[in-house]
Amino acid sequence: MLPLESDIQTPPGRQQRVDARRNRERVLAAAEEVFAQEGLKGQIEEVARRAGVGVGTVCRNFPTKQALVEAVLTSMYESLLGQALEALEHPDAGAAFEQFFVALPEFHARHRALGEQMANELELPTSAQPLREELTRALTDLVVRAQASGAIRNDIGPADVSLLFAGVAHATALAGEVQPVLRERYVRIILDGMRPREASALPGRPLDFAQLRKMKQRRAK
Amino acid sequence: MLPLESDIQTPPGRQQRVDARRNRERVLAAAEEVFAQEGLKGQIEEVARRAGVGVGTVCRNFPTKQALVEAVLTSMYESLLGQALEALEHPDAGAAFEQFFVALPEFHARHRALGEQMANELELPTSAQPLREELTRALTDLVVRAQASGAIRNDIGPADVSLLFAGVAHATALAGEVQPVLRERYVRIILDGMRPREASALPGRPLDFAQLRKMKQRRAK
DNA sequence: TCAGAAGTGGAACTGCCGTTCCGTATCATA
DNA sequence: TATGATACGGAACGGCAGTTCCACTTCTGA
Repeated sequence: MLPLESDIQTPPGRQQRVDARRNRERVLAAAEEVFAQEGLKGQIEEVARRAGVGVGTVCRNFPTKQALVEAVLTSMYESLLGQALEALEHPDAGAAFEQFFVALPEFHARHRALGEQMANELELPTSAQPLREELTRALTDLVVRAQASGAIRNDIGPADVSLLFAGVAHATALAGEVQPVLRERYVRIILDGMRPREASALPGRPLDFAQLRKMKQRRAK
Repeated sequence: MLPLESDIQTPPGRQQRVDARRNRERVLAAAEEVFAQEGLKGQIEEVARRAGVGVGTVCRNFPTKQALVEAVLTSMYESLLGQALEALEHPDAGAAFEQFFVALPEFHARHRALGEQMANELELPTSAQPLREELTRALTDLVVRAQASGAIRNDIGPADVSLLFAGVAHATALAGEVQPVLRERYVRIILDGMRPREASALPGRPLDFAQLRKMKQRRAK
């Protein structure tokens, strides 16, 4: 989380009041919970209720709903980045790959709003931009290393992998709240499909994150 | 399509006017277009505009937005069922399987609203229920036959297959409007993962449509 | 302890969008 | 062609949810 700066303009030369900061934290936590459960249609009033504050307090800290969503997304990106960096510590590139990409759909599933946001918006909040870049670098590393070690086939790119596992999250979400068994079934199947062996030829070229971004921008027209 | 009965109560002993019926068709077509592009957030007024009628006409034929959505979904189910039955004609069970399940994500992608509806609603419109059952029977046939012929592994069920390819549709939707190449890449990868060979063991049991339905109902609590 | 700055709650406001309503236009029947 | 039933368009309505506002409370620093 990046709670050091609030969206409300604090006059210079004075600290934000401690109760105010505590409330901000509560709102952020409540919002994460609500958006995870309800997706982006989760309501401000519900966030306020769960945080134990009034809607006014929510809206002072996050002047618009979009701002609130962005704050939540940023904190989610941070935790995902943490998992990626942790996986990169693993000496075995293939195992590192599996470790992270088994966790990825669970992450998506826990934060349904993330997927929706990615699907609907052209670009992410500027505040999350550096984070996001660090994350794509980490994912690219994971994939490239796994390929170098022969754990997965060479004709897929980092963004291919990322999209496929996002798809798994979506698929299991269709079946109901949280379905860890299904998720793992599908992750296994896809991992099997990613092994080198006598894999069938793929059309197109491996997709990296730069290309993926271009596609999304083109879509925005 | 099932245009024979309108939602508006036609007094007995009299035919619906032909212009009225034509308008109803136009509305349905426009709605299919709009919901495909915009998802369920597509607006009634836009549907009316594209159909070249007033909002009043839309709302007389489909008294509520939900009714309109259901009508569109029903017609989509029909066309999907048509494709499944066509694939079943194919003498080679493995090829039949591929033919249909390559087409499935494209179908999902063309009708984004379908996925959203499936994700959000507990159950489908009652009018679509028989259709839906016929469809699940056809899909089950395709999968069982493909397994019997050795084309795909035995530890997956028809609903597993269905969910996985819905996931592909979602994944490619994340990349932008329509991405046929990506879709095919991912379908190929998953098909590779479904082949028997030395596949890794899957947790859980093959999922059929009856179980899937139970899961969804449990989710509704 | 006290003054004033900072923050709070929630009622009121606002805009969006589905739905209703009714004066008018179109079609079917004789 | 005449007549009335049927259908039409689109303005007006109503409810929902995000945002604003301000009288009131809480905190901070002296």
